[in-house]
Amino acid sequence: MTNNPSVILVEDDPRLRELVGGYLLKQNFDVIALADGNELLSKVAAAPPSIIILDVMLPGEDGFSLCRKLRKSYSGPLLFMTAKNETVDQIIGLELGADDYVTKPVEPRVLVARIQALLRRVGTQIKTPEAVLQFGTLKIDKQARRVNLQGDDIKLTSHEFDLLCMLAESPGDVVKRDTIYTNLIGREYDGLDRSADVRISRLRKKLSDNAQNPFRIKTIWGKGFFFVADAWN
Amino acid sequence: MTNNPSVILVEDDPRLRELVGGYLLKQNFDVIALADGNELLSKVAAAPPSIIILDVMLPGEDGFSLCRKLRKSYSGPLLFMTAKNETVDQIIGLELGADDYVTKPVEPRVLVARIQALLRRVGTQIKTPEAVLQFGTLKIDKQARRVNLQGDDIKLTSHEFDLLCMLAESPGDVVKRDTIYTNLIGREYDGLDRSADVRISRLRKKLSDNAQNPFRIKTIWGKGFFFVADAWN
DNA sequence: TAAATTTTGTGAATAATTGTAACCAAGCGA
DNA sequence: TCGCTTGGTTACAATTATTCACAAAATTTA
Repeated sequence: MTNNPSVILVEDDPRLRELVGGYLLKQNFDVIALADGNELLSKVAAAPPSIIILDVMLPGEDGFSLCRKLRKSYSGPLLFMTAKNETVDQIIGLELGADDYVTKPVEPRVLVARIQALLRRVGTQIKTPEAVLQFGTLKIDKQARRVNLQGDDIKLTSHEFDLLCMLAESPGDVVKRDTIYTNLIGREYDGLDRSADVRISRLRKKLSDNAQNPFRIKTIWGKGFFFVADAWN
Repeated sequence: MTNNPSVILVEDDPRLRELVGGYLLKQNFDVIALADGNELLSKVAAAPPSIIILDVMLPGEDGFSLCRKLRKSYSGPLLFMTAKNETVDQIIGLELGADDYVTKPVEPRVLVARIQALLRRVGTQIKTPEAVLQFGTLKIDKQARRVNLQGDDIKLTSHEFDLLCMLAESPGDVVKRDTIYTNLIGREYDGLDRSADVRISRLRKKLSDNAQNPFRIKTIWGKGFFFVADAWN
């Protein structure tokens, strides 16, 4: 159960399949890559993906024919891949039911842009790989500003969330008080002010961490704080 | 200087000219609409458009003839509009120099799809304003000013709708109170006035969001508000 | 047009977040 | 160990946000 958007990719050229599939994986998609259309319908029936990418020229049944069949049970986004010299008019033809097409050879970034555009139309959001930080059961969704620990959502205040992000951004690195003051609190650290400490204290409490024997946010005496990536919860 | 793609539309039927021209305007094109071909060449010479849409049957000089003349000075995309019963083969005929055609009556969405396909071919980027924003089961139709959540229409007041749009327009960005006041309420924010908060509160209620643990509209303390794109409902 | 209804603004009560200062604990060096 | 410095926590104050009841304004209906 990943909650990532899913893609079914049908492409007979193994190299291209690998390339595109791999790139999509890196972009946080769940990928099912098929060499031909044989299993397509059953896969879609089993679990409708967020989007389908279909090569036009396929061994056996071609993309157009597959598309027509698909449309009886699948109404989500569908993207064609075509060689440059094939006519595109009939692809765009609405009776076929495709939403967009890209011409091969595909620039992966372009492909992802198109996919995003289509998913946006149906309201599926893609999280960039960096948008969610995960450390054991601690998940930090920077995009939605949500934090989840051991399956439970934790209610953090704005400042707490920003502080947590700053620490979790570079686990293992010491974040100096200076940095916290200039970047979060918005003034210089005068060596006396305790508000960074108070923030840390409050954050620790919400993460069920404790200052005496912290597993998540450690204090480096005289230096600052650092975030432990592989705490056991 | 808008940087939008530009269209020159030549169509003698005033109703159709209005309809198509208006639709293209809404899609963020700069539109020059002409009733006949008289001024076409000079307009093109003055500022070559991103695409030309040409009716075939025109008073005076017809579309074919215009196209031939055009091609001496204009090499961009050219799209014909023809009545259904006219032969199209000669239109596509390469010596004429058209790139595509649509048959009247035109479905505006089809027309835009064709235009996009042509512009894509020559590498012109268009950013069509999304008339419908969708985030999961939340649909915001800016054109019809309607909002639908989980299949049910939600009745928003006009202020609520505008506020929602402003937030949803840039999901993930913090919208400051200043911005809300200057753009929606129409006066400066004095730091005390609470009417933006009241609007937010009312909007949240209608979106079944709650301020204590909001999933859709988050508060950034001391800064403003923040629309979450991928809330799970 | 007036009445009814809906929408929006206003000020106050309430609640949540954050800062501050004080106090105590812990680390460090002599 | 003591004294000094630094870190942690707490209570309370200040700031900011939310909501409510009601008034005012706008809109719709009759």
